[in-house]
Amino acid sequence: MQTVSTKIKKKPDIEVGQLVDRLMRAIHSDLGRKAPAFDREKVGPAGGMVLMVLADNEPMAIHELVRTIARDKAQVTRLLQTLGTKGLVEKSQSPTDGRVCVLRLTCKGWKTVARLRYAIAETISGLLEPFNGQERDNLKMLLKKVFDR
Amino acid sequence: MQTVSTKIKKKPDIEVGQLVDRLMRAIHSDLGRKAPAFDREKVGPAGGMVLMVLADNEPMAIHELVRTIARDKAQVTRLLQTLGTKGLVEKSQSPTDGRVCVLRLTCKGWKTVARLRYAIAETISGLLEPFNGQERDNLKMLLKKVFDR
DNA sequence: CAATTAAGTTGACAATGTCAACCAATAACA
DNA sequence: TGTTATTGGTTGACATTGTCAACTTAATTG
Repeated sequence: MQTVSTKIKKKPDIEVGQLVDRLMRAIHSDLGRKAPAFDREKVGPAGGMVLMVLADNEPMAIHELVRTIARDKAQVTRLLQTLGTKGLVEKSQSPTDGRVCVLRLTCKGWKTVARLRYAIAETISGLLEPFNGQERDNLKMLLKKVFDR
Repeated sequence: MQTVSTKIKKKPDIEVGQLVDRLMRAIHSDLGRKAPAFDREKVGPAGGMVLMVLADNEPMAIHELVRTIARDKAQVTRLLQTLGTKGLVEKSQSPTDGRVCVLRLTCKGWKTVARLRYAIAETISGLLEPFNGQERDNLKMLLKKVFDR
């Protein structure tokens, strides 16, 4: 077992990467299959991501949203337009900075988020079928650790 | 601790769903950010998914691929065309069934997969930064359990 | 040997994503 | 302060990707 002298950067663990990748693909495909059933508002994958990010970070300015989801701002503008006309998201001007738009989910938006979350939870539950309660808790604990910082 | 009488269907765990969702979004966004750096063959997200699925299941017929990634078969046909002309995937006819095309990664295809895997592993390593070795192993064990069945 | 069904391709079109130009509001700074 | 740069957001033109239906060929059914 040799280790690199200077620990500038850990070498990434390919195996865990592959495992997570497989998990993500499985979730992605399963959601794709049942999207017609749960995506009642027809927000699509990108719109769904916007809603989920807003649900986590609301209220949020457009440029923040753009940075966190790493998409073109033009696309985000238009996504927000359609989400707006569907009555899922509200834009308002920032009181402190005349340029920025502050985004908020509407009540209907929250309902949609709830539906999306349920769908996601369902497919994940399906995948975690072989887990017992202890393992499930374990996973939850680990995942929580990823985010509280 | 109450349990539901008839165990027809467990109710999905929304919380674990949200956690996995956040993880997936984080990975997705990070990969999007650095895609220009690692996607040398310009396969895009969908092409990447095809390559990764093939890497896991090769050799594979087109219709199997279509089913596992849950995309339109027309789109898959065209994805395979471009992956083919880039020299990443090879099609050959099945000896037993004259209709089906059997897919295989070329050597170049495998190299591309390796690059993609490395990129994914990198971003995941970044996210799992707060984990110690024990926790990392733990996660790996859990993920493995999802897939061996 | 018809009649179906399944695998894959093609064409026409809709939806998404991308790039550059643009306007308005703030920040920087002489 | 007045001028210039920068930032936030929108728009237009265009490229890429995704979707639906029609179609060809090969297998299956009966």
